[in-house]
Amino acid sequence: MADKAQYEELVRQFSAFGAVKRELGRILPEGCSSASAAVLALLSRHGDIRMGKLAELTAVDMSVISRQVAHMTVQGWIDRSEDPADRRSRILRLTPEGRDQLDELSERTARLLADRLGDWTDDEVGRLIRLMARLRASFGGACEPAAPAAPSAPPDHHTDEGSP
Amino acid sequence: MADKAQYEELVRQFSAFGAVKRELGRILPEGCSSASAAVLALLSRHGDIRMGKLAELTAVDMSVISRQVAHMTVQGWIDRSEDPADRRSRILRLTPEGRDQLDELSERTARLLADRLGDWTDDEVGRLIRLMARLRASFGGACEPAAPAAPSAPPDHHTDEGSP
DNA sequence: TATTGTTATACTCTATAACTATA
DNA sequence: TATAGTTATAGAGTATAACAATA
Repeated sequence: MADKAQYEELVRQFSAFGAVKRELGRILPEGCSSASAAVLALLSRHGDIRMGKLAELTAVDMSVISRQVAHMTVQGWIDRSEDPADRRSRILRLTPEGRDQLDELSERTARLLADRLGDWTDDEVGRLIRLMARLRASFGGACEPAAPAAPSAPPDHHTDEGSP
Repeated sequence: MADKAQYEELVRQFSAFGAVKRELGRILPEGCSSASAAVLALLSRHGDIRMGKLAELTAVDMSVISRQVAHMTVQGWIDRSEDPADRRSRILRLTPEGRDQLDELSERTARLLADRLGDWTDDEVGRLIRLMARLRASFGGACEPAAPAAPSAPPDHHTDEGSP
């Protein structure tokens, strides 16, 4: 268990992390915001999912996801079709164009990270990944299914610790 | 050196981290935004500094800091006085009220983190702190005084295992 | 002319609340 | 009535550009 000074330092790092996020945001392709990039990555990883699930994965209100997805649908990156089993719902799926966009995105971010993190070992990068994943989980992360009363059953169980 | 898949996973963690930031933001005292909290902490740590220096420390445009500081000055948390040596500049300093606010802030965040991170060892918290500090440094971090002219030790991969 | 800071404007991300349509 | 999603509105954070005062 950490002490108060350590927690203060941690929060300071959290604040400063915004600069990293902003720098990553600057290399995004035209028309693709940081939020769009996150949605593309999640759709690629989780396959066909509903709005509510996407909201849960991103830990934002569904209204936020709704607007985001609407925008990306107009851009042709997402196919938003009706769920035949429940006509209130929508099934989201990446279009080929969306996948192209994601590929371009991955290319650019990998290039930037390779430049900035060139002197990190892959073990160090892996440690940061695992610690951030655990941080998210500790904060009620929508990654591990807290399974409150989920009728749709405990969804995917992507092992976040897995090394590629 | 990490591979592309690992970088993608890292970026995914970066995106998901927003949820942690938002949850921390929800416990802030009334009238104290996340940005204000960061400025309070920096002023407390770095003493009397100028606008430009604060902009550098936060890695945002000076126009952003200018508005933020103006707001905090109205709230009575910052004393923004002229620099007698250069009348274009302003010297920023925490007021006693600002320090009170920072204390309240630290209290709340420490409480939340103690709750969420209760099962982390202080060594684990320390590792996360160090990795995030290094990440920031790798991204041209404006945290360490950045060695203006005489870098005693370039922002090397200091595996600073030392206690704060 | 260059630097320090301010102001105006626009854009992104987010949450709340009111709404529609299904269940 | 309850749930899935949409829309309207408001607020915070940020960047760019035009501006003022001073160096």
